[in-house]
Amino acid sequence: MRSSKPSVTIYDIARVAGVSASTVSRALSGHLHVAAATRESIRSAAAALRYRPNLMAQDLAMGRSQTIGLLLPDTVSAFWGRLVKGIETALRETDYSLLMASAEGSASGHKALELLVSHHVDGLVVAAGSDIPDEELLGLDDETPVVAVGRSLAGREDGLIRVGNFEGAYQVTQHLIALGHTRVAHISGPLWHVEAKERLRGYRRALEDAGIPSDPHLVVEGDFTMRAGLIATEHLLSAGRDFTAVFASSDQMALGANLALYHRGLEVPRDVSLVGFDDQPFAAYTRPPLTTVAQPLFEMGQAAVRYLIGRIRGRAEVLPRFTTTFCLRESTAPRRPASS
Amino acid sequence: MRSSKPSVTIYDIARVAGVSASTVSRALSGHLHVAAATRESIRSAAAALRYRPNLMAQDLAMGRSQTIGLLLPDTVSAFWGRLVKGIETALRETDYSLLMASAEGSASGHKALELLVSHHVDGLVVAAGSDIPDEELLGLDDETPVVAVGRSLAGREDGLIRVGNFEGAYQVTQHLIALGHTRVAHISGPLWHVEAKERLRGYRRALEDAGIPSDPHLVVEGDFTMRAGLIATEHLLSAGRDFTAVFASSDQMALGANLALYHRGLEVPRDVSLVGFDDQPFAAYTRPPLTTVAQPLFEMGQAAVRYLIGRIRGRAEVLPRFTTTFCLRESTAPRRPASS
DNA sequence: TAAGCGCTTGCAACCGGTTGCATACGCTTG
DNA sequence: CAAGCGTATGCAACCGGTTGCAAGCGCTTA
Repeated sequence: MRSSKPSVTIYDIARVAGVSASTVSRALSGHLHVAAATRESIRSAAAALRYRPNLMAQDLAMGRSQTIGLLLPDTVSAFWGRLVKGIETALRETDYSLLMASAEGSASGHKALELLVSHHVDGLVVAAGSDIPDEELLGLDDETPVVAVGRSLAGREDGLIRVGNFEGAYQVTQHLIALGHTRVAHISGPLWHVEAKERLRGYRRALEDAGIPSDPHLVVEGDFTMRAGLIATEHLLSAGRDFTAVFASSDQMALGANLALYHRGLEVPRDVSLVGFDDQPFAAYTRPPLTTVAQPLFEMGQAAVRYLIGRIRGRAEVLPRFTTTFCLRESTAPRRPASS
Repeated sequence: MRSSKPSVTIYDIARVAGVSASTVSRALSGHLHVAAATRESIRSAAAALRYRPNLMAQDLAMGRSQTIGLLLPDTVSAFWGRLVKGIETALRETDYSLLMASAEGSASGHKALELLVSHHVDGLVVAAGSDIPDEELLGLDDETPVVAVGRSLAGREDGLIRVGNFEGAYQVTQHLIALGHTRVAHISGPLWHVEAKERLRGYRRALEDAGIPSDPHLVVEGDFTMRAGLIATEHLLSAGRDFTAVFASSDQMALGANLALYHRGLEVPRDVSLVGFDDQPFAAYTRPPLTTVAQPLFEMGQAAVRYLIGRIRGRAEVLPRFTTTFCLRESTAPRRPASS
């Protein structure tokens, strides 16, 4: 409301310290060849005036923004929290900062991407963003390094963060089989989703390797949401499918499944064993605590940043392949002798 | 890796269209007094060259950034999701974009705030950010409008988004009382937190108004996390406190409480009634679905944006006062005749 | 037919920094 | 004592836009 621009510039500092603006710039940015005395008087003048560099001007002059962008698929859903945290943690050690945009908030991913690009981010992390074709991202990559997580990036696989979705799903299915379950239902993620497909593949392979014929009726497609888990399970139940265990492709869907079972009077794990995927924070606090597969989202976020910073500095980086870890909790139990 | 700057400028367009850069600028920004024919040829040249305005340059020239900042307390915890969504939705109708920073990611809120300020955000939403003193935010407010949610902002209460925490807590406690519960435990949020204090006050007042003496042993301080809910409840149980209902000051804590009760063999709501606060997405999917109090986070986010945009345009805005709504689900039941 | 007007357009300054080049200075060295 | 060198600083151009001012143009009007 008041005067809208008291902002202090290097020229103000220059005047106070009795030097030129370029000297101020050099002194502040730590350049060589500035006399210690001058530097000190500039520093103190800057402090006295509460100077804050104008990042816009800096970016414009230097050509790049000291910012990395993060494109999220939906509005900051709980799922991505740990990834973001990893990114922020890694970024804290650099002098880059984070600009986030979410695809859902912007009609479609395109507008969000546009925003990030217009802000001249020096690097970009794309989490899912399924409606943005690979080529669009690849076109970008000539100028700006990109790393993708949870999506494809054909032709630039080195910028792809991968997790052992197949192995995780295989392992958790195997666990259920080892407990004696032979009728294992699977609620998958959307099948256009690469990771959902991998998990389904892991599930199928585990059954196959154990010599258990897989029943297509036991696989229902969901979309990772709690609601989808609920509906899929209700569907399985009301269709009279015979199963003693459920493997949901996300913890959210497992939560929905749990509720459907509860409403049907079925106890987990007494009557039905239940496993999820992701190990979201709440998984340890459901009733009963959920056996699931953890993705190292935090480390993935860190790795994404390291990769980008490396590429920005012109190095050729290679991303590690991440592995999942099995989290045994209380939602699985041996199959009951007489399954109803 | 390749040539790092193919970026197209208005000068490139000017050359192609055979006009000067200033005309390009005017044509593109929709200014008056540009001949229709000229405008068209500029538009098509811009499209052909895949021109994207350099926001840095624009911001610098125009003095402000067309960006509003959002300061989040911790890393994108699930809680703030709906607020962010509301903000993004409201923003979508404007030509502002969103810059998010989280306090946790940046050692302390100060660095995050600094980032936002340096980016010259035109407006700022501060969610919590407890370690930043009111004055620091107020000092800013001379230049940049600020709106706070879930924290104090002494001396500038008009920029504060308030919810009826007291009323919500009162109502939910009253509900438990109406079901016959007289021994109602409360797991509060951290007591330096304004909203946590309000909820505690609502709880106390409801008991008082019903003529039920409040027992200080039944109030345990938590910090809104699931873990805190678990620990607080275990503490109540092992201390042998006599209670038939629990009011947790957040859904997360209610989840923790639910688990503690489960491990103790207590059924919700048969043995103990349980209510939460916030109505987070998962609340409808817990076992049993959680009775709670919903905060209109989405609307709050929208209102925050409208307020800021108004203030940016120089209008004096006034924020509505938000009310909570009671969500009755399955975690509460009448007190059993013979409470153990 | 000349003055006057409004619409288009270009010139140039500016936003707040960075940086190559040139200058001025003080010192060492032959 | 002059040439030579390195260090400290200033000048001015530049990053990519925006915008006030003035000039050029075609047209109307007296």
